[in-house]
Amino acid sequence: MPNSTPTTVKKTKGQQTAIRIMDAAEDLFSSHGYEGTTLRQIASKAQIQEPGLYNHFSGKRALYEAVLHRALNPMAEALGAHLGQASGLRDYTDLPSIMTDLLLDHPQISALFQQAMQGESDSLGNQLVRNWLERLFKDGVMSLSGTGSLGEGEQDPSALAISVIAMFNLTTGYFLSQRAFETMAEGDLQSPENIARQKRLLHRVMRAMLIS
Amino acid sequence: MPNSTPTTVKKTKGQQTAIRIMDAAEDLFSSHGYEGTTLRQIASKAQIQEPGLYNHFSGKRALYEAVLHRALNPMAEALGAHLGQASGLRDYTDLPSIMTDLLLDHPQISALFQQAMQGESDSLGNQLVRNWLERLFKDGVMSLSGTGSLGEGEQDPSALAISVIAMFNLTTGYFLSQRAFETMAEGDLQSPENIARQKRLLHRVMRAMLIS
DNA sequence: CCTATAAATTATCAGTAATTAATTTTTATC
DNA sequence: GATAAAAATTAATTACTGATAATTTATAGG
Repeated sequence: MPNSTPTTVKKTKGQQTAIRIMDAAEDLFSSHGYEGTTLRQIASKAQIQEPGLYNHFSGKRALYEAVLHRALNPMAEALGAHLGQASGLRDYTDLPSIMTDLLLDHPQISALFQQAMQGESDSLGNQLVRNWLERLFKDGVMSLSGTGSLGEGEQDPSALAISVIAMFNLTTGYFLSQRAFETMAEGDLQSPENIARQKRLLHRVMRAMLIS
Repeated sequence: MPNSTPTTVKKTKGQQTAIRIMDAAEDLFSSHGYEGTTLRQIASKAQIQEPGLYNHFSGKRALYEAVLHRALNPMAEALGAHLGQASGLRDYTDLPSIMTDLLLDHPQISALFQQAMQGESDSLGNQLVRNWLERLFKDGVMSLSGTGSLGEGEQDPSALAISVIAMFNLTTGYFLSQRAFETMAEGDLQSPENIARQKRLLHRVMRAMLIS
């Protein structure tokens, strides 16, 4: 494993540990929340002793923020890029499907997103998510208003914001609803068939929202 | 204040304290979550000392469960009654609006519901919410399948469950999205104008979902 | 191989949270 | 007004959590 290509940078043992810690933390924060996750749990899952965490992160909060950054930024970029290229109505009705695919690759984002949004309003997690939403919304509105597909009611910022919120709740909420699903039907919400069903529903809903 | 009519039962001082405790707990659990809420906070908000909570509840968990029961049961009953009387398609497309009105009267339910759903799967809170959903779904399917308004795809339990999940995510998610809303527009999601907008959106979406 | 540094472990600390026990005060009922 | 019970307060306990300090071990680079 020689460090011969700049594209394949060999990570030090410490860097590998840091990644393990972040993976463990992401998993635990998403399932137990910030308050319900202890550093001992994270360390155990990362296979080190708890004080070892401080070699890589200055504290619990710093670790949480690193996890959030790592989780949310790739999605923000992917969605931003998609919005940047959007030119027709189809590109917008496809947005929830794109988002669904991204979340399918990384289902923990939904829980992290939700927790950060509902968390303490002065927390960096909350601010992070809000900044992200704001940027995305502005990008989306800028390019969407160029397509003439907004109905009269949707020109109103409040109505538009409510539509965007609905879209987010539909897409992220889907990945948080496995337990609810199990009370009603068999199977896994992340199976290809169910994902296809969700996408069909999203498509229909999105068109109902955009065209008035 | 004599106890002269059986319909106006005078509550003892202790019973009044218990109600104050539950009000405080509901407020704090919904905003901070179970783990992030301490008994000291609850006691302080209820204006007693913390060990006093044990005169009314056997522990933190018992208090949480009492809060959930009190919060969720009235809604379950109201929705169940509405479903019981449902006879036409309109009664179903109106369901999210009914639910919106109920949640508007008691916005903390959304957060409690979400937390309980995402909480530990063996917790009573989680089981409570799941039982509730299961019952509601069964009632809904029974009466909905008598109206002939289900599209072909919707006869499938999974597809139907996904629709129901979407409906729940739209309605409860709305009340959890004030912060998101503030990044995009001015105002309060619970204002009459915004509630009206949400209802219009729900109506459109519901019809898109039910009619294929 | 050597050595400085990074990273790990072990030990410890301070504060907090849920809970129990003891005591005091208040309430409700006769 | 008297009294038993309820409910409140005060005091204390136990376990846990995030974090710090000291020591040991592993790693990385020359």
